[in-house]
Amino acid sequence: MFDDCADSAPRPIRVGGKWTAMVLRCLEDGRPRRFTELREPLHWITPKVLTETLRAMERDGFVSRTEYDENPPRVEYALTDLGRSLLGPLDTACAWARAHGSRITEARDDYDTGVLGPDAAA
Amino acid sequence: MFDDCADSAPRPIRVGGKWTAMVLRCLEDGRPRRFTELREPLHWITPKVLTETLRAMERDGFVSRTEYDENPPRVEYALTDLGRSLLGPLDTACAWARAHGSRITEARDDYDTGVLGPDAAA
DNA sequence: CTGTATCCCGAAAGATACTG
DNA sequence: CAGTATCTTTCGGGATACAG
Repeated sequence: MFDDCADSAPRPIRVGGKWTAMVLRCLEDGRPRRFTELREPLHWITPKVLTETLRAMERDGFVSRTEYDENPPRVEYALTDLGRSLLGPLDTACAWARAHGSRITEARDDYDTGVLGPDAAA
Repeated sequence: MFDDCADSAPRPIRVGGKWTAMVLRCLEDGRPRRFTELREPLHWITPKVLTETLRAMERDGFVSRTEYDENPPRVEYALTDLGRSLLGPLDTACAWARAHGSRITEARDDYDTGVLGPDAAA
């Protein structure tokens, strides 16, 4: 998700994987979600990957995992305060993307046609 | 670096690799840098990786590459306006990290000792 | 329902050596 | 100086199948 402390420090520390930000979004309204409930908005991410994502977020203190001793089993995930505190930076990044994201696509198109040549007769 | 548009959209788009944010930091003062000049603050990143990083950033329109026809060769990299516009979100992320980053470490320690058990006699 | 257990793949990153 | 060329390793991510 983010690179932390990208000061001119020697080594970057990355926090969050491919799906972390979207899990944040899924939980931002405060309502706890069940495992399966999370899969749907995440484009039916495979259980293995969702488990990995949630475990990592739990380990980092971003989400809480509450297991209810019922049958069938029920487990609910929710954002912690720390997790919620990530929504600010996330919004900032999304705002940037909305404002300038299209320029990346344009820049790529320019670069690619420039490299291949406008008349790339491959 | 960032996941863009992490709305509850189906698929995340990632922009920037492991070193992107730090290259941004190296160039943020506006002074153009040469290839070798960038390697030092980046912990002597290998030329291959630096080339890949800079090429990707150039393609995305974040840095400009200026080649001077001299001998020995001289090439300078600098931030574009688009690249500079990333500094805002980056600062936000770094501010978050300074404010809450230590809580991640603590959460991890808690989680790990909790999982292994305080008396993990492996 | 909530996960594990395997297997697999491609991209990213790094080590090393060489070139214009 | 500013890269390129290989080779190797790592690892995140995903498909599929199975378990408590």
